[in-house]
Amino acid sequence: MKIATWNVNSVRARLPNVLDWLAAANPDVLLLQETKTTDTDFPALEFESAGYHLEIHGQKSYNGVAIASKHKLTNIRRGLPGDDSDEQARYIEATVDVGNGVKVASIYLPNGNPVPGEKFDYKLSWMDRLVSHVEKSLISEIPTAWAGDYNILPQDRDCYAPEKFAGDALTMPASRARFRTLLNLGLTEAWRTLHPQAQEFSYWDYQAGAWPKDNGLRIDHFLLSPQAADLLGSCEIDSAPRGQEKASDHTPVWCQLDTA
DNA sequence: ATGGTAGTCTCACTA
Repeated sequence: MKIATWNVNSVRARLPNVLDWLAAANPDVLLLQETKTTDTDFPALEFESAGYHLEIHGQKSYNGVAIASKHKLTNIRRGLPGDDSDEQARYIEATVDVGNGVKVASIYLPNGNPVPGEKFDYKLSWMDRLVSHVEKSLISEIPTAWAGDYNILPQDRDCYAPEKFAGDALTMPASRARFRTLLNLGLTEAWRTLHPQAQEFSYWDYQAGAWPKDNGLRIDHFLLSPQAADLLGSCEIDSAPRGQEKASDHTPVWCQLDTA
């Protein structure tokens, strides 16, 4: 099965781009972030007409995550456990009815800037909650992919100009340490594992001609449970959508899991 | 060094 993740920066503004890419790339599952709309205003019919089941967790104006899948979705969880007062829509997970079941989660991890400040504190506590939830989830041994916009540059080589991001929430030692904690629990970062020498990006700022200059960042990641990593066939970044009209500032990342 | 862009029921905020 082919699973993709894409921060679309408004699903309504991006609908033609997203539908074009679904038709061309034909993923079994698309994990969306920054849908930026309430569930009521989500263009659900358009996804369903394209052959996708849909589970969404939205809010007005900001954030918002969703899962589109050609296969049935069950066991939906909306929101990351650990803080009932957290109203930001940044996490949704579901079991995909394929093979013996594959779990997927769409993640929109807080940006965390400026540092220091409340937003950075929120990022770190959100990551702590993610670590706890992943720890508990791994007990099930169901192949699971936690994918999305992590707002983390795992290493300097994932950034076109790391010196410009010193002190940024995307590179802070506390942010990177928590990301490594996820890896130390046994998760595999799919793209880097399959491309140990490469430099490619998944995000280019709208400003200052970042895209034509290839001033990019790699902040969209697939983290796979051990049982999902066993199935990993390929993982690629498709930069083509970033070059199209009315593009999102992020481009899709996808991986192939060789399920039965 | 600065400011540049895009989206959202804004005239400010997030990224």
